[in-house]
Parts: sequence; structure tokens; C-alpha cells
Amino acid sequence: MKNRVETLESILERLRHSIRQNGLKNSKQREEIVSVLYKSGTHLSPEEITTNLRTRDKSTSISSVYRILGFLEKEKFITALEPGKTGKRYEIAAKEHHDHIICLNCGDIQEFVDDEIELRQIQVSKAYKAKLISHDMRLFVICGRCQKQIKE
Amino acid sequence: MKNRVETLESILERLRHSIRQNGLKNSKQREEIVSVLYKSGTHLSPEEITTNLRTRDKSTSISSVYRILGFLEKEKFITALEPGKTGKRYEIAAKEHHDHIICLNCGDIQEFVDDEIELRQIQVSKAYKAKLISHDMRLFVICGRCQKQIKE
DNA sequence: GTATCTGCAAATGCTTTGCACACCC
DNA sequence: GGGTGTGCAAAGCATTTGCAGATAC
Repeated sequence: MKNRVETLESILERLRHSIRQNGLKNSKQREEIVSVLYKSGTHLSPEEITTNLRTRDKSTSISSVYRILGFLEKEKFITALEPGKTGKRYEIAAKEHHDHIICLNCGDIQEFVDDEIELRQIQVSKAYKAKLISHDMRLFVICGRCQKQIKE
Repeated sequence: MKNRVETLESILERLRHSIRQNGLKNSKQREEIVSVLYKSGTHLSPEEITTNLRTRDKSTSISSVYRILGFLEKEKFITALEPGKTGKRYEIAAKEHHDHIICLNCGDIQEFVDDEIELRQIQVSKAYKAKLISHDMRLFVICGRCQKQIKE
């Protein structure tokens, strides 16, 4: 996992601020979801997040989780990733920017940054007279461990 | 659009061979879908493909289209792309490999290849002791035309 | 008090599947 | 003739939405 570049408390502070800015009201769940994603450090599905919240509050509904994830993504507190066939997964945005290496066999997700690639992406966009807003790069691989397993 | 590296007839020849290899039977629709994608040269949704087929055969069902798209993708005659919120789009695989630049405003999709990026992707995988199977890179941008429009 | 938040259930949108008949070899 | 292909309708699955009660400010 890439380093987290901000403490949880600082993120929650920004979240509260963003909620006020949007004329919304505070809610336990929004902070809870941010905390869960921060603490897990990995990429969780809406379902997994819901299950996690339910360990503390049995009545948590997955629709609220979806609503909150939508808000948090819009406000850039979290980012979405589509690792394969099954639906989206989310991770806390307060990490250094990175891309993903996904094992097609075991589903393991690793993170990486390659400065040269980042640079070239900007240059490619410029060549097309386009303004680069974001990018998504996923390398689909068979990881070292799975390669060994398959051989055996 | 990147250059097509094979004629339609040659692709259909390979398709017929692949069908025999798989112990399947010939069908008009499989060839039709390959032709439609080849001739369009762009990225079509299952819905658009169905609509196109229906101009010649009104009874074409979208479920058959999905079934065939699944087969054609498995056999690498076509490749899938997820350009944004809405579902998959498919393009003929008989083009040079390329990645995509997608305009977030108008949805326009351009294709490009950057050799340096391709190379670094392989190196990154190696650094993780992983075997690179495929990759997906999408640059989300505001294209030149849309930038102008927004200013006006 | 009023607007937002939540859980629930129903709806949605894309995709897949079961089935009966049509078609290919 | 037996297996594969197709259209149709129904089912699946992830996600979204409408609504009524709960909660925050």
C-alpha cells in the first residue's frame, strides 16, 4: 500500500468542512465509512463496507452505503476502482496517487506509480489538444505466487 | 482509428476455423457481428449492434448478441472497453494494439499508442515478479473542441 | 420546525439464463 | 437425429430511487 499522506483525524476534519460547505448535516455513517476505508488501507466493495458497519450497527443498509460512497467519491475523499468482472471497489483518496496491478488469478491488487508513465500521459493528452483530467491504468497480470502455484 | 491490420475476409476465415475448432456450428449472426464491428471501425454497445442487425433481420434478439459478443471476446476477435458510467462497448481486435483517450464531456473516444508507456508497463510488472497478461489504460480528458465550447 | 439522513422495498439498467423451437452437420 | 443456435421471457446482480419515519441544526 502507498503511504497515507494524511491522518484520519485530518480527513474527518475536511469531511466535516465539506459537509458544511454543501449545506448538509453531519452523520455518523459518513465518518464511519471514511474510517473503515482509512483503516483497512485496501480496496473494499460496497458489500464489504456494509458488512463491516453492521458489526457495530446491525441495521445499516447498503443503499445508504451506496449514497455515501457516491458523495465521498464526488468530494474526492475516496476513489473507485473496477478490478474485473465484479463491481466497484473503493479506497481512501488520501494516499499518493497510484495505479493498480491486478492478479487475474487470485484477485490480489498491488499499487504502483511510474513517473515516466505519468509524464507521458500528460504529453499524449497535449498531443491531442486535450486537457487530462484523470486516468485509469490497470495492469492485469498473473502474480509471482500464482505462477508458482500453477506450475506445481 | 488505428489501422486495421487484416481484411474482413481474413478475419471471417479465422472465425470459421475457430468455430470448427470449438466443435460449434456456423451461424450467420456471428459473422454479421464481426462485419458490423469491422465496418464501423468504432466502439459499439451491444444495444447499437443489435439495432444495426435489426435493420436486416427484425427478429434479432439482444440476448443472442450478448452470447456472441462473449464468444468473440473469449476468442479474441473483439475487445471490450468500458468508457464510463454506461456499459461495455466492443471493437474489432484486428487493429494495432492501442489505448483510449475519452472525453468526459462529449464521450468521444480516440485511440493512441505510446511505446514508452508500453515498455514501462512491462518493466513495472517485472519489478513485481508478475507476468503481464493485458492492460487497460484510459485517459479521461476534456477534448479540444469541448474546451472551446465551454469557454464560449 | 424544516431539511437532510436513513432503512426498507421496489425499481432500474445491463447482462445472463432457461426453455422450446429452428437450424446445421 | 443429435447437438448447437436463436428469440423470448424471466431471472440475476449491482446500483439507484421513492417513500416515510428518524435525526441534525
